[in-house]
Amino acid sequence: MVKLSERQQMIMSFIENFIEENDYPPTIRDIQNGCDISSTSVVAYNLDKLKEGGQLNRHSEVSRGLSLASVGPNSNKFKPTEIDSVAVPLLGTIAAGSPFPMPENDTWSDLSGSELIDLPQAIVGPGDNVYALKVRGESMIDALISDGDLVIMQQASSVRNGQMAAVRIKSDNSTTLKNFYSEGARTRLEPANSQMDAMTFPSNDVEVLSKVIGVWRYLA
Amino acid sequence: MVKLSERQQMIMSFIENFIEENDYPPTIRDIQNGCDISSTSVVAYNLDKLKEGGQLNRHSEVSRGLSLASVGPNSNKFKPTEIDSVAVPLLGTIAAGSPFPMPENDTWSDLSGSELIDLPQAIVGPGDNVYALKVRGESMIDALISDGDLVIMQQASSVRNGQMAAVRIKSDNSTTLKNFYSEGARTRLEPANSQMDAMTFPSNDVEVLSKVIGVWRYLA
DNA sequence: TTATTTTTAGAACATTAGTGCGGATAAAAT
DNA sequence: ATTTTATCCGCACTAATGTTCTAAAAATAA
Repeated sequence: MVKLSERQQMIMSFIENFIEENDYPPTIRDIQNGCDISSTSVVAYNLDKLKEGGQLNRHSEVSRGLSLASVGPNSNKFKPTEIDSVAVPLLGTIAAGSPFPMPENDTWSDLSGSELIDLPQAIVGPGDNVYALKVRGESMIDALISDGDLVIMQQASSVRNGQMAAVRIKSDNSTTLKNFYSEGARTRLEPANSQMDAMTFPSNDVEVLSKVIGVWRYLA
Repeated sequence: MVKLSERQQMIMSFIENFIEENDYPPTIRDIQNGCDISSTSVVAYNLDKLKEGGQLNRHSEVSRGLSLASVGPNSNKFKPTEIDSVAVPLLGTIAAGSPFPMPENDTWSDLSGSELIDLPQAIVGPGDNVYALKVRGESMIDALISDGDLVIMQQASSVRNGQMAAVRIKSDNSTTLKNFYSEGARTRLEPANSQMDAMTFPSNDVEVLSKVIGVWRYLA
């Protein structure tokens, strides 16, 4: 592929962002201003180059007749297919200090109030007693979970060693997400971020509420 | 929902076809001719109605500033157990020090070798130039990404400020995932984990490879 | 029917927006 | 250094394209 000049890269970026923001492509003059170019003809010149290079589709005499060439000679549009999914209830948010939202046994029958999230069945599994929580704040950062993340959980009263789970420390009535290791009389709770220290508690002081199936972080 | 007049229906389908064929929306006069309407003002009139009704997005004073309102009451017509999904190619792994796997332009045409992952379209979006990478090792831990995570990326040569992106530092030929902030001549790269320090580089030393759409961590 | 609202017409108008051209600059090749 | 080639500038030109205004026709309501 031909190397793009700095200006051409800037133009490409500008176009991408512009479309993202406005839902329609920019005019030559939009690009001119957005990229601090002194003449429309320079923009036109570079657009032609970009078209030749195949980065861009351009239709002459058509205003805003630009479109990004879906990279590659043959556009790469994956055809949407349908897959099985599981509707998972979003039961609430978790934040530092706040009580941990947990579905009661009889709550499962009435989830009408809560928002549902569709997740691929391949990811969620059978989907029994699965629910989602949205993380508010950075209190889970030592579990590599940050603000806005969606945590997918499955109700369980015990988990394998090494599994991440929502656990309650009875003695101080706090709840966190930690990796769980049973060591007989004591239970070790380890942050997912292994650079941080683990803590151990008497096993009967630790209650497993749910295991963490997955974490989804949506950034776009 | 308001019932559409015959003319409005014709306009809607004309717009749909036009976009399909030309890759860009029609002008008012295109619609006028295509639907045998005697005046541009009639088209404008009906476009406004369609906008009010929510069938259409329209941006005034913008040529070809039309777009179909894809979201609406009829976007929910799938049964709860089936959703649209997009098959995203898993192009490889990222690990500390290893070269960053990037789809070449001509690679998109031959993805037969790579594994495909189904993700909900609601999450991935249109799905153009989207791919996934599996993280090997803990080198991305300051981006809150750990071993085994699946990073969903979209090829892009620029990103908004604050967006997480795969960027290459040209001077030392390294690639990392960082939050991107353009500050004019310099570019600041900030770890997602705000407890860690940011670094700044000359803007022309930083190249955006892809933006990070999402992170999926599967733990079960 | 009459009154009222909606829709259509026509045409001029006002921007918006792509193009072309002579010449200045800068980068590369000879 | 000199020629060649690739870019950039400014500006004018014009085609492309959305808007508006008035009036008439059509559809609806009273």
